Amino acid sequence: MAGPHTLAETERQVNQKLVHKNINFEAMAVTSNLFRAANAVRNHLERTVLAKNDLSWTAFVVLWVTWIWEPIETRQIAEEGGFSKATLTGVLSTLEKRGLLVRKKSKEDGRLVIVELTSKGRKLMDSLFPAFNKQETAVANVVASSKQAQLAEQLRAITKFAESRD
Amino acid sequence: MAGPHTLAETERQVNQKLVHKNINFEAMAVTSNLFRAANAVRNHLERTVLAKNDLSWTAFVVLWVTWIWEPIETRQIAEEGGFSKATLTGVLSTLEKRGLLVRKKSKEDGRLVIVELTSKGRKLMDSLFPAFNKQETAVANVVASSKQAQLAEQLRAITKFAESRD
DNA sequence: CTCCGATTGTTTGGATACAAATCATTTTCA
DNA sequence: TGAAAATGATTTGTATCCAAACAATCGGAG
Repeated sequence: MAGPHTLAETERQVNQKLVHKNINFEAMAVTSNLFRAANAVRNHLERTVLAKNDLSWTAFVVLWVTWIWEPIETRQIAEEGGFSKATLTGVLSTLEKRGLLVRKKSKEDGRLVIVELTSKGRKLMDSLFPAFNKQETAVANVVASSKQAQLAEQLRAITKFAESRD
Repeated sequence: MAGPHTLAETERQVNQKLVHKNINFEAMAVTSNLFRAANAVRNHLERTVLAKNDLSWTAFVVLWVTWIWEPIETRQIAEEGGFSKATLTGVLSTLEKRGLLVRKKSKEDGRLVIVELTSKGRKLMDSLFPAFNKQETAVANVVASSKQAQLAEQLRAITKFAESRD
């Protein structure tokens, strides 16, 4: 949200708009930088790693979650990945059509659908994830190595708080 | 990306998949928590503040940027807000139809479109932004007050890095 | 002056995402 | 047991977003 203008410039402008109220600029900086960072990193990873494999962000997350936990129920994929079941259905169909994973009906519960990678899907992830993680490392190394765990924990705490307000 | 499973559980699973490679789990934690936090906070703000005013996230950002910097050229709105010109065109039309802002052609350069809030739009933002900032404050206060500036700065640096890799 | 390339906003076409409705299956409990 | 409630995935309809093509305008080289 804070783009080409610096935070200080934006602060000055906001103060002109709201002289009488007291605005928490530090909080504003936290959230606006949070959104910009997430967007920028996602775009970066899409460009550097995912685009050449013709994978959307969500498609990659589905493959990743499945790769780690297979065999896995679709509802778990949706929960781990953080998107709706409706979204997942479409992505699964696409990935199944491309031969990267398969759907199977659960034998214990006919309502459930179980997902597994194909060997083609596994081979893809074997090469894709290290490349992905390399870029993740480059991003994380922007902050001092000694501060990365703290940063991750702060973000995790923010997530927990925001999700608890459903 | 790290959902119901803890990071430790995911680590163990990933190690089983990639015993021979060395994966940077700390970096993985930073990025995955970054995405989850941004999503959770955005959803939280949409629910608590924006939904009752029937505003989408992008619509709010457009109003906010315009409110702060008006009169403003559309290309600046798109840049500050971090979305494409195509997206902006649609959102501007919606907001103009709802009487919250107006488009005017620039007199100096016929290609440019200048945007200003209407008094109705200004009145909306006068009440909306304090409520929004109150929720931002609640989110930011999840981390110690003394650490908020550092967090914002780390996120800003990450943004800068990711965007520099275009 | 007059092209011609650059810039800007809009339109078009397609991808993505989700809520609500629907269909199939399982579980509950009277 | 069996009807109703609950659960899970899919379909449907709608909103959002973007890249690429397009139209309008500007500005400079010749």
